This record gives sequence, C-alpha cells and structure tokens, in this order.
Amino acid sequence: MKTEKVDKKQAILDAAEKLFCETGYEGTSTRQIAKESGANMAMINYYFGSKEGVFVEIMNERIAGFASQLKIINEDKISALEKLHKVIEGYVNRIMNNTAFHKMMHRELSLTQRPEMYDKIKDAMSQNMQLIDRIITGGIEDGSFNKVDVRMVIATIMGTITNIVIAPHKVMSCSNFDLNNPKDKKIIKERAIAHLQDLTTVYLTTKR
Amino acid sequence: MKTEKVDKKQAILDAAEKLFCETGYEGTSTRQIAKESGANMAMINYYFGSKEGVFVEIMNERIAGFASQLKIINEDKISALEKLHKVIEGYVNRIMNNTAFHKMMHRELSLTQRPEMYDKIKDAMSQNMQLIDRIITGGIEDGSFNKVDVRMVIATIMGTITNIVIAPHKVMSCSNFDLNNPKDKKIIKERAIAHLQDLTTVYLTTKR
DNA sequence: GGAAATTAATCAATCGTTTGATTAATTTTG
DNA sequence: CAAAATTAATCAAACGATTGATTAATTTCC
Repeated sequence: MKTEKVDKKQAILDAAEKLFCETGYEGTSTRQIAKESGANMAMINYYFGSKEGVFVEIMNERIAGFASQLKIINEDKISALEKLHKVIEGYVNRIMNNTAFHKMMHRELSLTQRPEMYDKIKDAMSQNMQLIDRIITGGIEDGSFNKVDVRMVIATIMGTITNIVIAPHKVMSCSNFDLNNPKDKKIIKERAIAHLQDLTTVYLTTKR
Repeated sequence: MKTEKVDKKQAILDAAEKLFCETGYEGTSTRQIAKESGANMAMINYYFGSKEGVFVEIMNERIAGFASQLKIINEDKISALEKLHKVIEGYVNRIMNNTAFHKMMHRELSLTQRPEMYDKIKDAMSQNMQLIDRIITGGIEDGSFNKVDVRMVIATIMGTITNIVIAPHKVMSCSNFDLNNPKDKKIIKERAIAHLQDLTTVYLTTKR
C-alpha cells in the first residue's frame, strides 16, 4: 500500500507524548507507544535509543518552541503595565493551548528521580520568570508600580494559570465541562486573562 | 526482645508515602516499600490487599485530617477579610508543613488513570474551595468586597501556594536553599502569607 | 545492489501478587 | 492451671505477566 506515507518517527513522538501526558512516564509502556503509533516496538529504540530517549526528545522539542515567543514583548516601547498584560495574555494562551503537556511538565517537576529533566524544565521556566521579573522590577523602578514581593507576584501569575489547567473543576462548578472542548476553553481563557490583568493592575498600580 | 515493638503496618504506610512522594506511584515498587519499611513483601498484601490498597489508605488518612481544620473559622464573628486572612494563614501552614504529600496529591490530580482517586482528591479540595467561596461571596454581598470573579480569586490563592511548593526555585533565586530546611521554610511561609494577605486586601477592598 | 527501514521473536530483569510453612500470641476447653 | 485449639503475624520462595531492550531476518526504497 503506497497511499499512506506517514513518518513513523513522528508518529512515535506523537503517540508517546499523548500517553506520557495521560498516564505518566512510568505508567506508559513501550508496547503501548508502539501500538498507539502503529510502529513496531523495535522502532522506538531504533530511532531514539530508549524509552527515556523518546521522553527527552519530546521535552526538548517543546521547550525549544517555548523560549522563542515572549522575548519580543520586553523591547516594545510601552508601559510596564501594558507589557505585563501582554505577557499574561501570551502565557495563558500558550499554556491553555497545550494543557496536556503542561500537566506533564508539572508532574515531572514534582518528581526527584530524573534530575536532568528537572533542571531542564526549571531552566526553561526561569527564562519566562526572569522576563516577568524584569518587567515588574522596571515598573517599580520607574515609579509606576508599587513596591511588592516580585517573586511572589510571579508565583501568583504562574500558579493561577497552572491551577486552572490542573484543577479546572475549581473554576467551573458545572460538571459537564471540558477543557478540551474549544468553546469551553475559549471561555476559561478569556476569564483567566481578564482576571489576571485586573488583579495585577489593581495590586501593582493602586496608590496606597 | 521486648524493646522494639514497632507497628509493621504503620511502617509500611510511612515508607510507602515517602516513596510515592519521591518517585511516584508507578515509579515505586512493592519491593522498595518492603525494604524501606523493613517488612516482608507479603505483608503489603496481607494488610492492604494490594499496592493500590496502600495508596488509597494513605490518601484517605491524609484527607480525613484535611477536612476537620478550617471549618471553625467561618463561624467566627469577624469580618470577611479577617476570615479570609485566617484561612490563608491556615492553608499555607498546612500545605507547607506537608509539601511532599501535597506534591503527590497534585501529581495524582494531573493523571487520568485512577479516576476514583481523582474524584476523592477533587472532593476533598472542593470542601476548602467552597469555604473560601462562601467567605468571599459573603464579603461581596455585605458590600465590604468588590465584585470579582470569585472562582478565579480562589484559583489564585490556591495556585500561588501550590506553585511555591512545587517550584520553590521561582521564589528563592539563591541555589543553596531547601524547603525541607525548617529555617528556610519558615521564611517562605511568612512571605507567602504576607503576600497573599496583602494581595487579597488590596484587590478585594480597594475602592475603584 | 545496498543502505535504510521494518518486522517477529526473544532476551534477562523486574513487576505485583500468591503460596505454603512457621512462629508467636491468644482463646478455648477440660 | 495447663493442654489443646485457634488466630494473627511473618517469612522465603515462587508465580505468571510485563517490562525495556536486543537480535537476526526480512522488506522497502533509491
């Protein structure tokens, strides 16, 4: 059959990412990956060397795409508050459009058994964190922001988004609700952005 | 020998909780649990029926202790803001004093493979969430709080704490820093409480 | 034809669980 | 009280199944 010219290598990556997200790294077997991707088991080691090789490849792929998005914002000639609002919008969109992967990343961050992966995720996150840090610190220095605990504010911004992704039932009490449903996701996304922008505006710029 | 009268059953629970927190449920073998607890492997099934039985027992134990702490607060004759501040203080303390378990709980929440456990955690969290919901809603109704997206504010409070626990490096940039170190933990706890209390005060009560 | 891709079959290791036997403690019985 | 019966706790060994990985043979493609 000549009709199906699919890239087995990519099929393995896609299947593995899906399974790792759903059932975790240890909870996913190479046989499951093979079956889900339609590839032979040996193909996994043929292309990636090992199960962990697949995992590392997935993480590297994603993290690479992570880095090159938000940097431009900080160079715009706009106020610190506008920068922060843009970052929030971009951050919420990116995470909410990749909820499964974001869950997996946080799961990996809470484990101590793959230190190299932990450090890799930590470093990737640190870039975003430092960007936000510079924006808020800049705002404080030019007097447009109140003096606040910058790192805690960052934890609040990132934590809020993560919390919505991992425990969406906290936000939407209605039971028939699905973050995978595009319509539901759009609603949550807009609410999250509106909330975080409002919160930061009030907290950072209210004179007191 | 009468000196060492250790409860093997409890020893298994303790060892299992430690290992589950460190390396995850799938990442922990029954042989590890047996070795760590000093019990024979068969004891695990003898007392708990299965590996999952151990896990369920741990979660039930913890969640039971979870529920019965914060309820009293809402009955105090104090303002909504004071109630909220008390809840924040209690919540931060409880989570920061059980960081390993809290990590494990969130990890479990991000997996789809043990639905009963997911529901159990969700329900346990919902109790706390509803308490905070009532406090904030009450404050809005009596005019002392601004009209806000209540569920999003809750996500912010809980998300901030979780974020600090799972990714403490975001808060403390210094590398030689450990949440297990009581002195460091105390500092972080106080910063987290101060930040969240300040944040909620400004956001909920600033006239605008 | 030969390199790359793919396959079925197989490997040792480890998984969670079960077994049958043994010891220690408790209860029952005469 | 003491012998007998019962129960609970513990153990080493083994179970079948599954794990990630590898082999050697075959097919595909340029």
